[in-house]
Amino acid sequence: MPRRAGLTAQKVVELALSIVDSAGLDGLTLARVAEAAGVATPSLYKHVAGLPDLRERVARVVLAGLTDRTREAVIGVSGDDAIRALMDAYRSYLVEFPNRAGFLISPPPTVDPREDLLAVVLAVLRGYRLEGSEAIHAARILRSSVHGFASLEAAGGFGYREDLDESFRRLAGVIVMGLRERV
Amino acid sequence: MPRRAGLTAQKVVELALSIVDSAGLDGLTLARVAEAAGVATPSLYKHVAGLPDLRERVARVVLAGLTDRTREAVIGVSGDDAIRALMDAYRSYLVEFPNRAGFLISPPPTVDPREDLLAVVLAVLRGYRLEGSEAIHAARILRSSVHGFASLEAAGGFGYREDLDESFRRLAGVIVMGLRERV
DNA sequence: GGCATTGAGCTAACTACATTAGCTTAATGG
DNA sequence: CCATTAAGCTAATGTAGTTAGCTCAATGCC
Repeated sequence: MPRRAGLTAQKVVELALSIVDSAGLDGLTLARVAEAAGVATPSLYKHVAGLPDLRERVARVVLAGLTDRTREAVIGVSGDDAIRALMDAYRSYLVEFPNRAGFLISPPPTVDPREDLLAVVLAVLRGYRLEGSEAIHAARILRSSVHGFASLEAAGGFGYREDLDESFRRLAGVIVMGLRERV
Repeated sequence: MPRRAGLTAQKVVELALSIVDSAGLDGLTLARVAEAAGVATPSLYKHVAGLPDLRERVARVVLAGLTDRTREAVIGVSGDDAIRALMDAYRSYLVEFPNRAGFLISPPPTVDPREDLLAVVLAVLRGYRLEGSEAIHAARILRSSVHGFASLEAAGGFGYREDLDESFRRLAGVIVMGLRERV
């Protein structure tokens, strides 16, 4: 085993993320990250400031990943289809990485990385001629509903797994109609 | 200080709940509950099986409280007003007790206490002539959207506090319309 | 090439917490 | 009045986060 493991903050965060995916939110401990990195626990402090800091870094990566996926999903799509694409992207991210849901509702960190996701949503809403405060309300409606569905699904919060796709399709339909009709 | 503190499982859970309300989800520790009860930590094991058990008990109380409030909110109300009342009740519970939000998406315990809340929702939906699988989809739409909004709000997930009432009013409007129009 | 500086990693030690084992004793009921 | 039960205790163990301070490998400068 080499004296220098060549760790970086980024590698630590990547390891943390894979631990979250396999062991859940509560499974993320510095001890486990250190073990995965082949390093003693206190050594991690050379790269991150502690567990809260690591959590915040992981949260940023998660949010960035979701934002990227969402951004790509709406390329070349507009109107109702863009709304559906947005919602599908958000949900599918949490279906793929259910343990990451907890990082999407964290207390506001120093600099808010949610702005980027909001920007994508607002861009789509502009296709509905929704702007300014109207667009903010619409974005909240959109985010609330899709976040609610996806995080309940990720946590196993729905009784039955059956027909979840159909439920989600209907939810998207309701939202699309609501936004179109300017409720 | 009397030799017997006269603790019961119920009192332990009540103390735990008030700690959650004041110190947050992560602030709930056996050590803190014991201190509040005027008892040594291991003594709690005479009443609850451990921290996971205590959490589950707290989750049940939270869900029961929400269910009660929701049930009362829809007494003597029907149709669109009932939907709005339902949504308002859910949200206002989390506005009042934001730290309890985390207990509303827990992995399914042994016996599922969410059935009661679902029953209330389904009763309201019957006022829309929504039954069977249609009602299940509608209930999920309702719960997803209100839970998403309320838990994002509770976690400070929205950038600005201003206009949250208006945003929620619009969300309710969208959902009511969607359910009415059978999307 | 030698040497000073830097910083990555280490061990040791401390804290907080959950949990288990086993003791003590107050309350209760026959 | 005594036997039983159970509520509370102390002691001890294990895990985790964190801090302090040491060591030495890598780097760059002379």
